[in-house]
Parts: sequence; structure tokens; C-alpha cells
Amino acid sequence: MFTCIQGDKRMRENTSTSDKLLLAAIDLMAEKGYDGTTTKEIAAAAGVNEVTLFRHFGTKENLLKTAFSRYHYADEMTKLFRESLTGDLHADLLLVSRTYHKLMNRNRKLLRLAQKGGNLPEEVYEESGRHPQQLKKLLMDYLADMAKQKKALVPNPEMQALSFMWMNYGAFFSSLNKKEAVSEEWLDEFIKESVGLFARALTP
Amino acid sequence: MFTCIQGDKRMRENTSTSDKLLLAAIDLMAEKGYDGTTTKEIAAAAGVNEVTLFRHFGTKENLLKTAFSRYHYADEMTKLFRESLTGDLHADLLLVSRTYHKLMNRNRKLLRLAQKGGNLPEEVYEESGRHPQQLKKLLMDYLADMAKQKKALVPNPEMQALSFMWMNYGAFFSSLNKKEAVSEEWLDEFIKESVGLFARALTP
DNA sequence: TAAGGATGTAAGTGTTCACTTGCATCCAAG
DNA sequence: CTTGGATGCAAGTGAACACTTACATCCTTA
Repeated sequence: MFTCIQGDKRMRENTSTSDKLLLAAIDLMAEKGYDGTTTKEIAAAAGVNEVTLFRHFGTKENLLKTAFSRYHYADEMTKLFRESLTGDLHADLLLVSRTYHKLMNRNRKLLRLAQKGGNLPEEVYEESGRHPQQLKKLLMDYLADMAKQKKALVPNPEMQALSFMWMNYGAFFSSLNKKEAVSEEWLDEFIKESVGLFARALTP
Repeated sequence: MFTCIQGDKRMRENTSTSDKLLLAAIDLMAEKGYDGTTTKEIAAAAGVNEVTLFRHFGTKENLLKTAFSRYHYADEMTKLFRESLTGDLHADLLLVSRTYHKLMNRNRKLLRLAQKGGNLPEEVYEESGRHPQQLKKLLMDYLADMAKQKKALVPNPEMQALSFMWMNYGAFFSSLNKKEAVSEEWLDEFIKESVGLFARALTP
């Protein structure tokens, strides 16, 4: 009943009923919060009957959990650190910062949803707390490594990593509750300037 | 009926009924959001009857508006920039950063409440959006002035000011949803390192 | 002591919400 | 053609919630 392996017509339409519901739920909850969004609204936004929502997901909570697990981004950042960094401080930080904002923007709505809180299931908080910790570790290790190679001046890798992360985190979250993401060009100007500032501070 | 100028016994107890309700509302809403907090809970937490809440504030929305207007911090930052800065880049940034975190921590719960959103009255959003803009302007002007005096290297005052603000903003908000504020010493270590990094980047 | 204001208690109203039930309809696959 | 799964529709259930009403109690003050 809950699993719909739809090999029929509904699959060929570009979004299945389940997906329409999940996307509608994310949209609405990101704006109005979990508590503030009703199942009736979600169903209406997805263009299906409210009953269909319950037939697919059983409960509102389960709908959110499914949405979160299906659409939360994966570990692109780890791959980036393993494969794409060159050892040039400025270029590397630029790449990290750009990737960071790309990932955050892709998950904009989910992050907003988690930020708003409400009676969310525990899984949601865990999932959205995982990524910052991962990034911090990657960045610390990178900076420590650069310091060992005398390519950077890093008296306190943890604090420098956190400073860099939080600068980007702050930039992103300050725009999170605006209607639109900030413009591409403007964001990139900030990235260039802030990375420049950072690289200058750490360069021996 | 709503105005209780209590010259009687209740005033001499260190918190009046109204204040107990306001503080309880802030506490609960900061944790569970506006929608997720019921008037019954608030009254219970304040140790009064639910009816008393409505006798004092009429509606739940009005309760929140009152709480916000009574407890939101004022313009300490402007005063700081006008009176306490010395012209020494490192020392000034340190003072700004420390003051920033002090203010943010004092309004921790209100900021959390506004962040969570829900069906909040418009006033709440306006009030909590006012302060960042003010700080940005102060900081930009300060940096531009330092650059003119050749005491700092500031190619793009807006971006440098934003970088600094967002670094602190990110640090604060990353701890906002934790149970406790981060420890004093830890925060001050971060402030010192991040300000040091910043001052180094901007020093000619 | 009398009066008035603040509070408590009990009960209730109307609404909204998450979620259910029963039945009809459509449509693809066997 | 028939069967079964997915969906729509109409109606409803029980709980929770914001908010109200009416009345009793306490305490301060005049």
C-alpha cells in the first residue's frame, strides 16, 4: 500500500503522485513550518486528494521523514576534498566556498524547514546537523596539512576552520529567509572577497 | 483591564503576573515555536490560570507582540561606535565582536523565536531584522574611515564588513539551537582568533 | 466593613486538524 | 473482459486549540 513501484502510466508522467506530495510538502513546510502546514494544503498543492496523502504516507510525520531522506544531499564535500584540491590555498578555499554555497542552496528548503523546527521527528535534526561537522573536520585537516607544508600560517586550525565555515554559514543563513536566493553575481563577489581576505590572513 | 499598574502586593513580589506570563511565553516559544506552544502551557508555566492570560493580553498574538517589544534590546551598538572606539583596528574589532555576542546572547530566546517563524505578527520580523542592517552600516563606515586614515587596507568596505558580521553571525547562530550557550571561555577564544585573523588581513 | 480589582474554577463554544471509512471510478495488465 | 490497484469524493470522528462566560474567592484599600 505504501510502496508504489509504478511501472504504469503514472510513472511516465514526469512526477509520480508520491513525488508531487513530497515536493509540495517541502515547499509549504519551508515557508510555514511543519506545524503551520496542514495535510489538506499539501494535498491541494500537489493536486491530489487529501486521502491520497494518507494512503501513501500514513502520517504527516512520515511524509516529512520520507521527504527529508529522499532529497537531502549526499557527501559531495568529502569527494571534493579528496579529489579536487590543488594545494594552492587561495584556489582551494575558493573552490570549497563555492561548493559550500552550491550545496546549501540546493538544500535551501530543507534547511529552512529544519531551522524552523516544530514537532519535527528527531531524524531531521540529526541529518541536518551531520554536514557541518563533517566539513569542519575536512577543513581543519586541510589547514593543518597546509601549515605543515609551510604554505599557510595556521596557529589554531580549529578556530581558523570555524571562522571560515561560519563566515560562509552566516552569509548563507542571512539570506535563507528571504524570498529569493541572493543573485549569483552578488554571492560570487562576496565569495571572492571573503576568500581573498582569508587567504591573505593565512598566507605567510 | 489590560493595564495593571499594580501598586499592591503583587508588585512587591519580584515578578508580576504579566511578567511571569511574558517570560514563560518567551521560554516556551523559543523552544517549540509559536504555533507549537499553547496558551494553556504558557499559563501553566507561569503558574497562573489560562483565563488570566486572556484577561491580560486578550489574544495569543498580542501576548507575543508585548513580549517582543518589552524585551528586545536597544541600540547599544550605535552608542558603542560613537563613544568607545579608539582607532586601533585590532582593539576596536575585538570590542565590536564581544559586544555583538553579548547582545545576541542577551536576546537569544527572542532571536530563536523569530527564526522559527510560524504565524508570527509582522512586527516581530521587522524588529529582529533591524539590527543587522544597522550594524552593517556602522561597520562599513568605520572601515572606510580607517582606510582613509591609511590604518587599514579595505578594498571593498561593504564586503569586508559583511564578512566580519557574517563570521560572528554564523558563530552565534550555529549555537542558537543548542540547549546551552557555548561556554564563555570558548566563545572568547573564537573571538580572539577570528578578530586576529581579520585584523591581520586588513592591516597594511 | 464595604467595595473593587485580580485571580481561580468550571464549563463550554466554535473551529481546525490529523486521520478514517465506505464507496464509486478509472485504467492498465493478465 | 475481468480483476486489482490507484485515486477521487463525501462524510465523519475525536482531539486539541484559541478564546469566552459566569461565578466564587481572596486581598487591598478607602
